[in-house]
Amino acid sequence: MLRLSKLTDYAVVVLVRLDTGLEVQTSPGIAASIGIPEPTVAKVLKSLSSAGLVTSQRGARGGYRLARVLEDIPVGEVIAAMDGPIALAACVDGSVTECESRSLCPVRGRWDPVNDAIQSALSGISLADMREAAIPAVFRVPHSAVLEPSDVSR
Amino acid sequence: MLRLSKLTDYAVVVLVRLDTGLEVQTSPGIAASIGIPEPTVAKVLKSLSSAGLVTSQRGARGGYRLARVLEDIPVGEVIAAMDGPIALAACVDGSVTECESRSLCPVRGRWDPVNDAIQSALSGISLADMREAAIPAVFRVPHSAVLEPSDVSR
DNA sequence: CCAATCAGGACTGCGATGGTCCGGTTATGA
DNA sequence: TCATAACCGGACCATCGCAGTCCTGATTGG
Ligand code: FES
Ligand code: FES
Repeated sequence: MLRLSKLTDYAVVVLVRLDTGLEVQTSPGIAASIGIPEPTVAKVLKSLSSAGLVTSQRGARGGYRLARVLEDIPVGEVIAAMDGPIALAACVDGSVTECESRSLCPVRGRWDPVNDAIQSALSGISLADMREAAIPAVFRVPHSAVLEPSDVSR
Repeated sequence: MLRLSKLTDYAVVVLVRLDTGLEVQTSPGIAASIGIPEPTVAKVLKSLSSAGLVTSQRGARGGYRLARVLEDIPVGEVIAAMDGPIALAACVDGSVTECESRSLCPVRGRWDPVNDAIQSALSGISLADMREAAIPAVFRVPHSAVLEPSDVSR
């Protein structure tokens, strides 16, 4: 299903929500504003913080703030922060899974090109793009048609 | 981790292995040649068969055969056959997950562009590409040096 | 000193995945 | 005709990762 984890979905929501003019926002505040349980939001924010996507301010009147503007955060980086490095198959890089029959295996570790393709696809879309997309289409200027509608089908 | 299921990995191995001049190959035979337990290979082949990627011949001297040449099988199709349709987030298309706070959610169902990007990246790589990469460099005529031998190692 | 907030774990329940197995059906060929 | 080889379509169970919660510190502001 190529499904990414729910936490990653939350992370995008949280990051987009953080993009306001406010100085810092607290974890309970964000949780309330997007309707996700507070402990879960806190967990997401902690992960994002250690990944360097948000900066934190401890103590009373503390909170979180975006480390960069949304335009500079590719969605692939968010996924990597939440789900770990993107590695489709077991035999890509330093994964410890031995793949016992490596000598017989006709594809060996050759998911790499696929991996790279996804990687670059994910690097080309920023969180700002996802935020923009959420705005009803009438409000958007069609600045760039990056994707062909033709092969979007199937 | 964006990890795809192990069964999908096997599927690619099996499909590439099916690409020989032989008429049909049996499930036990394939299992033996790639060193994966037979029942598992059988399961994979059944899925591939119902997805129309391989054709089957029942009865004694039966077996499986590729429905198309490897060049015409994009890797995305294999993934879809094994793991179901590619849908990154919960709120993409007709998934039943309600996403209760949809009115508040700042990204709404907007994983769609990301989804499409991955989709098209996965459609651009065929199984033939993966097979080529797997053959040891010495055996390949350098008709096209698509891959550096350096990173074949690992 | 006290309150608010983040940090970093441990912990648990659930669901999907992987792997196996079994009874049934179809085709070959002796 | 009959035995055999292979696929078909399930059911079945163990395991593992994920989602979600909670608890104990550390840090800052009032
Ligand atoms: S699946 Fe790991 S080496 Fe082939
Ligand atoms: S996460 Fe589903 S609508 Fe926002």
